[in-house]
Amino acid sequence: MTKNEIADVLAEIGVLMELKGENPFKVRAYAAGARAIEGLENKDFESLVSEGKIRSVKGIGEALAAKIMELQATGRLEFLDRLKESIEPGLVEMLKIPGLGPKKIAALRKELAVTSVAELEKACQEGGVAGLAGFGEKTQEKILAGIRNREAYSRRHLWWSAAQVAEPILAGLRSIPQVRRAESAGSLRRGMETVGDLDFIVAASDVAPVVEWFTGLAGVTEVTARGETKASVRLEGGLQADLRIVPAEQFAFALHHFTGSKDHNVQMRQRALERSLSLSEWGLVPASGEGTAKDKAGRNQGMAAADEASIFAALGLSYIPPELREGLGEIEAAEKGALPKLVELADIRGAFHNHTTESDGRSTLAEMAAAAQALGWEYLGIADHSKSSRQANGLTEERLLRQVAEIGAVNASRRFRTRLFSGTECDILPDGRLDFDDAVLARLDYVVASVHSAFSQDEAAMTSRIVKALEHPHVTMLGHLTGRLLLEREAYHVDAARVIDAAIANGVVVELNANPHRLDMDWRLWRKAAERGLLCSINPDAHDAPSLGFVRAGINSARKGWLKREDVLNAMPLGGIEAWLAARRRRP
DNA sequence: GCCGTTTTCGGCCCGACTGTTTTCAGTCG
Repeated sequence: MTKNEIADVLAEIGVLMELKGENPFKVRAYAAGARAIEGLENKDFESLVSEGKIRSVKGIGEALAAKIMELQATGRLEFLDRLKESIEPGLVEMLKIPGLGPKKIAALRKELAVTSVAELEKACQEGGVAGLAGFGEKTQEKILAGIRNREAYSRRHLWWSAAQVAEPILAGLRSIPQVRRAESAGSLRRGMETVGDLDFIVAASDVAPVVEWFTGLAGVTEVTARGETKASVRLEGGLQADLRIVPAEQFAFALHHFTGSKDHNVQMRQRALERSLSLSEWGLVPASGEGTAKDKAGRNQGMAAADEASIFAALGLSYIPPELREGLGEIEAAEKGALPKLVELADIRGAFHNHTTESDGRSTLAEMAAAAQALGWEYLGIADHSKSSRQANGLTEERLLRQVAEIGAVNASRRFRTRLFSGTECDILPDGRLDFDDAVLARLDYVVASVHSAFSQDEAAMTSRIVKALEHPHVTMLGHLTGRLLLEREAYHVDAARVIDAAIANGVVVELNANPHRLDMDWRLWRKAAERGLLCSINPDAHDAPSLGFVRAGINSARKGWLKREDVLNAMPLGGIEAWLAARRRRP
């Protein structure tokens, strides 16, 4: 069993034990154990297990170690099998309904013999739930609504669409006179590829008008909480938005806390404790309450922090950008002052992999060039589909060569300040050959090679197919490594490590496809790959002029992957790119 | 169930909000 599969099993045990009403600390120990091994490198995990040293991992004790060993050796766990037998699977499903936790589910099971969502729905409709001790009419209604909207409520949302919703709300909050500061937090601020809900942190002199404005927003379908310091609303489409209002002196702490991630916060709090301090959304205070001044609310008087940088500094850390706060080594790096200077949107000088009306784009060559110029880009690469992508109106050799001539003419005309490059998004055929022959490819400035067919090949076939393409002398970069469509389509099976090795060995760039539906290659793979010398191209894969702006989503992922400006091909100025492409084409 | 150089037992983050209560349990983040 792999590391992640074993982590999933431990997490599942935690959930099942919670449903059984086990000691919550025991429950947490399983969840923490799962996270602890998820955070290990694959090969470190394997060697620790095989050497019987997995207990040396913080959070793994005797009981978890034994279970991990059993899973690793046999692929099964008797303990889990027995646990599963003792709990109806419907109860696990019920946990996803807002307002239902282990205690309430246990009561429903005990009093009404409800063991599935369907039975629960029926019990609510018959009014049986409202009569239970601790339940009432409102709870019953809320459960019914939760069941009805289960899918919409549990759905995650693309970062891009969540950002579209969040930005006007943030601007609106900032325009309220009583609001001194406002930021969005959560996974949106961390630039995660998908977002579960929106979080807004506000410092305000008066709470009421802010809550009033927020709960009255257009698009609010339901107000799920409204209090002195927070409010929650459900927006059209099921996205939930939480607002928290704090005094100005707590703003930085609240912002840090609600930006997360959970793992990052856990590590930060541990670090605080090692310094006899206690970090929370409220502040940074001495860990032992004795002899310390109290504030009005009776809490220990802590340090003031004008911004998040001061909080990090108080714990001996340099500022950690939100995108890095995933608990993946950023704190250790910040301690050593070894955090990278992350690439920024302003570093981008152009982009490769863009389509026009010549294949399946909706903007003409001239419109794309004008849009790139408006962005201040020094260059724009055009890479329309190749002939095998018939569904995308892929270009034949003749049409491609005509486009090369057209691009040459546009450049010669100096109509745009943005220099255009001729490329292709060339299909990697199922056997690893390219869709154009060498004579045609040689006429281009660059070649993006991508898989668009035979997605169901097994991992070995897919991997050698891609590796073969990377070994082709005319290939400049690899398009969307896995073909995934976030929240829509699974990745095809490919051995990313082998592909990365091959790209490095052949001096091929790998694309970070910045289309918000893709963000592929995944940010989790970039840090190591770039350390080993892999160069990244942040490609919007734009099919119309406005979509050049997708690079912003790509920058999020690049930053999450610890990439610096030097790691990104299209952060190079035009002169550098011309020289780089020329050198690339001269190689043997 | 995990952890530990003030501890091998007794902690483990905790405050806000809701809905049900009539002083609080459960859920959520």
